[in-house]
Amino acid sequence: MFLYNTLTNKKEEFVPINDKNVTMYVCGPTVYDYFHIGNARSFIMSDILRKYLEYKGYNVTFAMNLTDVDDKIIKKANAQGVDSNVIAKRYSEAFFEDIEKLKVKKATIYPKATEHIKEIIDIIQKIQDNGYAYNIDGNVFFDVVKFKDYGKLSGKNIDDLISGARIEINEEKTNPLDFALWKKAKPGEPYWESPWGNGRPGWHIECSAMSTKHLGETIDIHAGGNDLIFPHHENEIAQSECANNKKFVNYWLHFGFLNINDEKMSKSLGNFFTARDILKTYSAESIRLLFSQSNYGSPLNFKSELLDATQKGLDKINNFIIRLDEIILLNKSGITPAFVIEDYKKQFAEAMDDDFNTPKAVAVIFDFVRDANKVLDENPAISSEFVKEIKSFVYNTAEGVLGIIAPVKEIKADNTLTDKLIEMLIQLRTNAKLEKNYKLSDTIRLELDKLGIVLQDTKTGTTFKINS
RNA sequence: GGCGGUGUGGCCAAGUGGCUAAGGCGAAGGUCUGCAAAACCUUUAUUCAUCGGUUCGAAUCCGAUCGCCGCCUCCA
Repeated sequence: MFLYNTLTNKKEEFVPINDKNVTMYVCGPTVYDYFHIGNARSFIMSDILRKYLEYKGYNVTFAMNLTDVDDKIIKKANAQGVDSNVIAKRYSEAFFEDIEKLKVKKATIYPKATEHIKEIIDIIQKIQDNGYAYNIDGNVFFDVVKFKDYGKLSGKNIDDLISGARIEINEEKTNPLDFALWKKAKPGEPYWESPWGNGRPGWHIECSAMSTKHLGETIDIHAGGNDLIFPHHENEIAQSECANNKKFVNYWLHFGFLNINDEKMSKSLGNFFTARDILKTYSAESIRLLFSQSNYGSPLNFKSELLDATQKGLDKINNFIIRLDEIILLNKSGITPAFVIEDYKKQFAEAMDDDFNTPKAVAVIFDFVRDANKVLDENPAISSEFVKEIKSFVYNTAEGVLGIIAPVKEIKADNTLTDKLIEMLIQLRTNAKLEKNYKLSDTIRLELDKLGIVLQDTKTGTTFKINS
């Protein structure tokens, strides 16, 4: 498997440190609000990567942090006159609800900054002991110029950064690029005790501390949004490598930004969409298929028309699944056609192995569905066992890795009374058709359709499905 | 200004040196059907922003031009 590594700007063969065990860290949310559709891309794409690694037989330890102490949280808490952990708790819970709706598999661990203050203090201490940090009156800063590799991820050099620095010069720092590891407590802010006095962690340090604690000093994969490359990930490298004297991450992956109607998403432009809102109109599968149909690293211009189009593609796969289920239900024996599922399996893996090429992988699935449909058309007597194999391929890939198969619509109603009533109506319609009373038969079909019950005439009789 | 990315059919999008330029949506026609639905088939880019170059051969490499985007501000 090859991955595009931001650190080297090259596609590199993925070789885990520890054989079949992979460690993976993805920057999670700052829990001060519902996450938006752009965040959702990171969560979904890292989920797909993780699931694919597992599909390939790797044992993945996947950590995603929750930043639960931060300026934005504090600001919101003060505005609402509540404690900052009330805000953090509220939006952490919302985060878990939303990722579940998006069919994102739970990470192995979701470490929280506030539960790792000890580890954070320890790692700051190490950085300071190693000579890369300085303390000014209870604020501890990382001394950027001391770390010779600073800028290696983002391709920046320190001199350019200094001359281009637009941030107001903080009198306390010796260099404007230096960033806070530990912030001295201000009135009205949460704080913890530390060797430097009461304060709270800087934003970057938690990832270094928690990644080291849960995954080790060097990890396989670290991913996040494109905008985190600088300064966040650059700073993580500086912190971790200066604390541990070891390479921090072997493979850096970055997800492209998502624009809305060609504009950057922002609250002021009024084009800010939370995942929660979008899920009210569109299914998780639509969102996941849309993201899968473009390269994870490229920018994606998000429009509702794209989700509409995606939904149609999804229907094609879902109808196929329903068709398979119907055949399996009949449990017939029959021929095993010359249809080599293994070929598609190989193509799917080839696509995914090539830097996680989900658009190509999706194309393989659509090819498979088309070809398998053709096989089913041409072979009315097909063995149910073989159909199960077909289904198993689609499930392992389209659902198991990509998560794009909707919960199967009911072939039969869950309520036997409803079931029987529908069967009666179908029988009436069939009789009407035989009598060429098409006016009646069409009325029955259309009225049922209004109720979300879709009839389909097949060679073996009329079937129905119920749309939720 | 510095760094990086990108420009492929009506829309989205894969392909980064050589078989007929994937796939999805849309559109047109067809098979099946009383009609639908579903499914399948056919058609829909002699062409890959533009101009030049390298090469037996380029969407793919190089140069220039134009366009768009991101980062350099604790935004995923």
